[in-house]
Amino acid sequence: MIYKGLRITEDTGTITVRGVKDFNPVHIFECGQCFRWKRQQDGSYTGIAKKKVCNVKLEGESLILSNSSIQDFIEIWFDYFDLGRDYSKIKANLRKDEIMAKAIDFGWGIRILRQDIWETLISFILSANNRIPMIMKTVEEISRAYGSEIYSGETIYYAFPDDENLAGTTIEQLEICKGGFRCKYISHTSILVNSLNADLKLLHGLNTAEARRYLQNLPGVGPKVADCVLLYSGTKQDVFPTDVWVKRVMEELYFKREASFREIQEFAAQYFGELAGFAQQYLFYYARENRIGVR
DNA sequence: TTGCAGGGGTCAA
DNA sequence: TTGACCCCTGCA
Repeated sequence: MIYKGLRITEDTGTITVRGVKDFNPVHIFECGQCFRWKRQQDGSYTGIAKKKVCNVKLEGESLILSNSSIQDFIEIWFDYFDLGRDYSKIKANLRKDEIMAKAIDFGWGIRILRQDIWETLISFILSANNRIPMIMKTVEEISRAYGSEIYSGETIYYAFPDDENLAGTTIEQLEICKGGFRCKYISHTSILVNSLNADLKLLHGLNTAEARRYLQNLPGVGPKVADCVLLYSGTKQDVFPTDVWVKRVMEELYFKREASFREIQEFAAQYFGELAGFAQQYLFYYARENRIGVR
């Protein structure tokens, strides 16, 4: 069948989508936006999202999704992989200097996933002063301890728990997942979200500045985490999450000197505008993979 | 083998 | 503005 310009065929739990452009699983899953997709022996990625398990690989111009149906694709994965967005156009608009050109050529297949905002919130609270393998491990442990089981063949996977599941646990019960000092933030944030004192659905109705402030009222959420949550949940694209890697690449390649967080934010808003979030993702991936700015 | 520094930020003083 | 913070890894 044809769905929004993509030709889809299904064969015993595997679907093939032809005509997908600007899509590279390595770039998408290794660019720091998600924590539940794991590279397999054959180079494909298996992940848990939206209470489903899926395996993704690219063969030529065809996207192969295993353990999935056409219905899942239409209801879940089309949106999750942001396939309705024209990344070629975004890249053309962002290719305004040599630095961006290099970053885009390097991470040409990046797409910003439209992840569940609740899971993204908790995952990025965990990211504070932490490393990716550790964040992945803790998210996995939280899911194993408090999430629902998903059966796929012989294997049991665990969905990320809902807010009521985490709100019902104590800080001590969360600490078995090795989140360290971030567990108290997760516990308090879960209670606020579950009680609807912090309703994440309201974020869609707010402008970017308001949405940022709203999120920053939650324990464990500062400017960086708020921007990550907005960007990686597909809620806002005009944010520029600035962590040490983005700071390094901006200082080394654009400012040619030390620059403050505020300066970088203002420059990004002015220079990249509505596309700041996409620019950030290309720059971050480029900087991290090439260790730009590391002494 | 053991010990220590430091990491993709946030909070509190 | 600055130090502390859990846990783990890398490196003397």
